[in-house]
This record gives sequence, C-alpha cells and structure tokens, in this order.
Amino acid sequence: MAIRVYDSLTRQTRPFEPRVAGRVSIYTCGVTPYDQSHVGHARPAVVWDAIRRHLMRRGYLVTFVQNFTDIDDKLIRRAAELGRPVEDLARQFILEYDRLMEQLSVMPPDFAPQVTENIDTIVAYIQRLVDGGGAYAAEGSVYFRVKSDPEYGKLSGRKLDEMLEGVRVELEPEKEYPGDFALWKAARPGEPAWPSPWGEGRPGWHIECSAMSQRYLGDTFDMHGGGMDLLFPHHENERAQSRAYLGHEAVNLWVHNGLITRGGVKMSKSLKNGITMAQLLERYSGHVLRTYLLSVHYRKPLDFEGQHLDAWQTGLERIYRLWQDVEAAPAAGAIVAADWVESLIHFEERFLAAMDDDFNTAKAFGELFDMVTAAHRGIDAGYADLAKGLARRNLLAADQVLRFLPDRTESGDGALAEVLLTRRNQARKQKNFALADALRDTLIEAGYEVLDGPEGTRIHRLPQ
RNA sequence: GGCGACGUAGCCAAGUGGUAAGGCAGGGGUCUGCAAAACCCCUAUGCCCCGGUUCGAAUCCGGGCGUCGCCUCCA
Repeated sequence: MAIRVYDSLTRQTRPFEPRVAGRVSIYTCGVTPYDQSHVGHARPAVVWDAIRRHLMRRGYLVTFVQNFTDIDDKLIRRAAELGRPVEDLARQFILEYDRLMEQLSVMPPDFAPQVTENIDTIVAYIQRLVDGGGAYAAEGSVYFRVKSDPEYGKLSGRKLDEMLEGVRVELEPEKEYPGDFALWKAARPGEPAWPSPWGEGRPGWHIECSAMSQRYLGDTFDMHGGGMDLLFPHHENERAQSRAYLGHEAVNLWVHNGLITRGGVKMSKSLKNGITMAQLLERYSGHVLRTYLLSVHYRKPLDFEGQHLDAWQTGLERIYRLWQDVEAAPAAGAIVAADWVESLIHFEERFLAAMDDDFNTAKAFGELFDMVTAAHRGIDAGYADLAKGLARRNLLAADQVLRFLPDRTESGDGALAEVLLTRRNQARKQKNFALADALRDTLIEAGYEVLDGPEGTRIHRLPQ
C-alpha cells in the first residue's frame, strides 16, 4: 500500500516517505509567460494535478508550489518585439495560463510565486552563496562556482569536463570556469533591473527555484517536478545551489515527466512543431485532452497526433455513456455472487494500487475500462440496480483522482427533442419505420444519441 | 562524438523473473423492425535480432540493429 515513486537522482523507484508524517510538500517548475501555452505546458500540469489528487485521496495534506518565471531573456526579447512592457506581457500570459488550467480541471497551486515578487529573497540567497564561497561576483554579475560541488553532474548523469569538450562557446570571459552559470545578471540598458550589492541587474534563470521553493516549503521538501528537458542544466544547477546554500539536499525525490512528441519527434520551440492549447481546445474538450495526457505513464514520451486523440475520445465516450446511465442510480443494495460483482466491488483498491505504483494513470484507466465492462455485464445479466449503484460509486471514486467526468450531464429532456421522441415512438408502434428513421436522423443531427432498449428509448447528448 | 532512454498485435498502451492488462480499429455472434448502444467469442504460441543465466525471461546479463532525447532556449 506504500506509494512508490521513481527518483531521477538515484534512478530507482523508491517507497515514498514524507519528511513530515501526513504531509507532502511539492515544488514544480512553472512556465515563462512570454507566449501562448502549448501541450508541453499542459502535460506536467495535468500529471501533477493527478498526483496531488491521489496523495490527497491517500490522506496526505499536500502543499503545492509552482512558480512563474516572469523575468528572463525570452520575455524581454518578446516584449521588445511587441513594444510592450515586460510585466504587461507576463501578466497577460499568466492569466491565459490560469484560464487554461481551469479548462483542464487543474487545481490552482497553493502558492504561485513570481520571480519579480521575490527579488529580495533571491538577492539574500545569492549573498549567502557568495559569502560561503560557492559563488563569486565579476563585472556586476554573480556566477555559481560549479567546481565547488563535487556532485555536480550527478542528477543529469554527466561529467563536468566531458560536457564542456569543444561544444561550448565562451560568451562571458569574466567566468572562472566555462561551466559556471549566472546567479545574477548585470543590467543591460533598457532592461528591467533591480538594485543589489553587485549593482543593478536581475536574477539568472536557476536561482529563483532554489530561493522560492525554500521560501515557501522550507529547507527540505518532498518532491520536485518538471519536464525531462529541465534535468540539465536547470535542475542540475538548482541542486548545486541548494546544496551549497544548505549544506545538504533540499529535495527528497526528483520527478520528471516525459516530453510531448509529434510524429515521434520532440515538440520544441526550435522545430516550431508545437500546438497551442487554444488550437486543441477548438477540437477537443478539456476532459478529452486532460485524460489523453493521463493515458500514458507520465515518464514516457507522449505523441500528440489527432488520430490518437480521436481514438482515445471514442474510448472515453464509452465511460461517459455508462456515467449517464448510472449518474442518478441509488446506492447498491443486496449483493449477489458473480464475477462482475467481484470486479465492481474490488475496483477501487485495484485503481488505487495502480496509482500507488509510481502514479500509473495508464494502468488506472485500464482498471477503469475493466470496471465499465463489468458494470454492463451486470446490467445485461438483469441486475441493473446493483450494477449501476456500484458503478456510480466506482466512477466517482476514480473521478476524485483522474477528473474525467463531465461537470454536468445534459440530459435529453429538451422540449423539442421530447416531442420528436414521442412522435418516433408512435411511428414505430404503427410500424411506420420510414418516418421513425427520419425522426431518429433528425435527433442524431441535433447531437443526440438515440438508444433503443428493452425499457424503452432513451436519448441523451454526449458531453463535448 | 559523450551521456541517457526506449523498441510489446494494424495503431495507442500497461506489464522489471512465473507463463502477455486496457483502449481504438477489424472479424463472427446475441439483442433490435433496421440501426445505434451494450454483451459474448475471435484477432501477439509471442514482446527488435542473436547469444547467455535460470526449473522458468517481454522482464536479468552480453553483443548487435533501430528510434528518440540531453549536451543550446524549451514543460
């Protein structure tokens, strides 16, 4: 029953033991709000949302922090292109991101710190690194002394000197060592800048996460998340800073999600093969996108192609149909002995066991589909009340963690639809099948599913 | 070039020593006026290839082939 989690640092799946009993603290790297959000932003957000919900389901009190990098080179460049203030641009895309998260049913973080609101904390953090010898000032900037950390490279699995062979172009001659990275960048004319002991400037990219994670979560916290592409250099540098600052590890478990691919190739800025979430939401509902992101284990690459999404949506609709069938069902009464009853009764423990195993949402969905089949078997076997009651309970249990159920189901009781349905029933009784079929087509065109069954005809809409 | 990950049916995808989950697509049936939905049965004697360890391997080890990623902004 213990939760097991894969740790990128030790490259092992380890039992999860929270630092403080009953509580879990999590920090994940958020986005730089300089452009529209794409699927690559959505995946970690949705994955961590499922992880949070599962930990909560298991009784933990979760504190979740996710930052916004609201000052950096990309943002400055983009703002200059558009002739708009950096903070203005950042505010716009932060709002858009938040709205997107809502559509994906992602809970807001407990804290969403922004770099520009934490400059003092960051400056103090850097100062202590300088005082401790882990960093040095040079020409108005401050650099981290990478060689001061004997374990530098361990997280991303590389050796420092090998890494620097040939490839790196030396842009900052004031560095002691080419691998050193900026904690504080001296201001260039026209850029946003803040005062510091080393002159006007702004934070480097990596320092914010060390400073802010520790500000909001304390000296050690349980899990640190982010995309695989952040392993190096971002998280490697972050780890080095935090170790230099604290004298020990800040992070218990490093958790990295796999990347999104398109036709098997990584989606990236430089390849310009990204899809924005806005584009996707024109074709698919937030629930379809969310669950598709959870249909594959979080550490595996995920291919985002329309044909795969369509296939997934078809499967999800089967779950929706069952939900509409059982949504109003009363709790199950007397139990009978049958395979499908066993399946329905033990569903939740199997589901939670899948989630306990390194948050295996793919397997959890497999269990869910099994449960759907078992429920239908029960219904077909003549135990509709029992099967529906159990299925309802199970769907709600799974939904607590995965969040796939439609917010509300539109029932087929629209006045016009009811009239058409009544007339079709009359036509069928009179064996006027041509008219009956025409009326059915009309209903289908209006977006309804028409389900004829032994207890009469039902119509409903699938949520979209 | 260095380091790392992965290779499971037509497609997507779980499974890290005990005899291949699940989804989509496809075939056959039941039900139905017909269809849809649902249910039942079928669809990988085999998990990239070749060796090895083991009573037993998709799972461990060695070699090969292939794909992808990181080393540069990226979630």
